[in-house]
Formats: sequence, C-alpha cells, structure tokens
Amino acid sequence: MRRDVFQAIADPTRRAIIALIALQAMTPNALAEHFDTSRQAVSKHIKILTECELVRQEQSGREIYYHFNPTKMKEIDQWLEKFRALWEDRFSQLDNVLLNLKNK
Amino acid sequence: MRRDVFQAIADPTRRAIIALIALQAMTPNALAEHFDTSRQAVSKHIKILTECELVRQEQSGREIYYHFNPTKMKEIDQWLEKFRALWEDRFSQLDNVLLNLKNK
DNA sequence: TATTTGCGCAACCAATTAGTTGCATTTATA
DNA sequence: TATAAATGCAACTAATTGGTTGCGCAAATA
Repeated sequence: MRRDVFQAIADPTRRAIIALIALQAMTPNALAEHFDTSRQAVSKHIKILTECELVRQEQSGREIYYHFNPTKMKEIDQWLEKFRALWEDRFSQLDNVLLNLKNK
Repeated sequence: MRRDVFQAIADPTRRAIIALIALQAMTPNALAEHFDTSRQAVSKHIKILTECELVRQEQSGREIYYHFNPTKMKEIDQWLEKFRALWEDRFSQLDNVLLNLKNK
C-alpha cells in the first residue's frame, strides 16, 4: 500500500482535517462533527495521515487526540523547492520563454 | 471527475513527468521512454496534468510538445503557506506547545 | 456493577484509478 | 501515392479508494 504525503493530501477531506488539527489537537469524534461523513470514515482518513506521519496521536484515557506534525509537510515544501525558481523568476526569464513560444 | 493539482501530483509517475518537462518540453513518445509503461498510459497522465493546467501543449506538426506550467504550482505553495509558520518556528513556539502537552 | 461513550478493526460495496489493447486520424517520408 | 510514425480516443480490466455497517474492547459514568 503506497502511503506518502502526496497521496495523503490528495483528498480534500484529509486536507480539511489537517487544517483543523493544525489549529488544535482533536479527537476523531470532534473531527467528525465538522464533516458529513461518519466517524469511521474520518478515522480511516486519520489512519492514512498517521501512517505517513502527518499526524501524531496522544492517548488520554479513552480519548485519542490527534496532532498535526508540521515537520512532515516540509517534504512537500522541499519537492516544490525544485520548481519555485520557475515561477518566482517568471517576470524575467519565463516571460521571455513565453514570448519566444508565441513568435514561433 | 475531481481534477485538482493535489490529486494530480499524488501519482509518482505524474510527479516524474512534471520533473522531466520542467527541464525541457517533451512529446508523449519521448516521455514514455523514461517509464516502464506504455505511451497511452503516459498520455493519460498528461491528460490529467493538462486538465488541471499543470501542463500546456504546443502542437508542432504531428508532434505535441508538453510544457510545464509553473504558475499552477503556486496553488500548492499557497496552501503550504498556512502551515509554513508551524515548522519554521518550531524551535521557539512549537517546542513550548509540546512541553505543555507533556506536562498535562 | 451495569450502562454508556469513544474508539479501532473487519467485512463489504460502489466509484475511481491506472493500466492495457485496439483503432482512427493526421502528418511526415519513401 | 503508399507507408510509416505520432498521437488521441474508446473499451475493457484489475487494483485502489472512500464510504458504509456491524462488532468488540476499554474507559468513564450512573
């Protein structure tokens, strides 16, 4: 089973879960209240997020608080890094590239 | 059919395609030579990348050159932006947060 | 102690995905 | 002009995905 951050953030519900727990650690039940799906469906998403280490769990009695693990997000940032230059320099280099294409 | 950048970059083959054409525009046949799959499979990936505007095409006779569109990658960068502070400040703010959790 | 609550796990299901093969179309070439 | 090459499209298939329901277990509560 492939389980990497890119596959994990592909699902909009999982991105929403990340956004929620980034503000505050939450239990599966608390999270499920924010969505139209069942708690089990949310738990499945959490499982995927946990397996790729975007989320950590903290047991507290019978409740489990899920925390966001920002460190893992750096992997995405590092991948983007390779391309960042291409859009940040677009007003100098890239515009010339586009002009060249147009004039072909 | 959901077609957004996050779903597009979820597939490792598509990320590899992006990495290749970011360096140089390529035709489907040229791209397919870099992978173990058929040209049609690669074309399907290109179609998905085109639909979410990560890739632009430039017809040249019977060949089609696929170009990388870095602008669209900014959407991912903007989404990451919300969380960037969480890992960049982790040696100041976040460590305190973690200490608080431990002492609960 | 009996009951409720919070949770994970397993089985199942429909939709989607990533791949295949076969075919039609257009452009280049012999 | 006949043939080869480059590509897209359609049909089909196996695997994966996101969801459901039902269950069991441990912790909180009446």
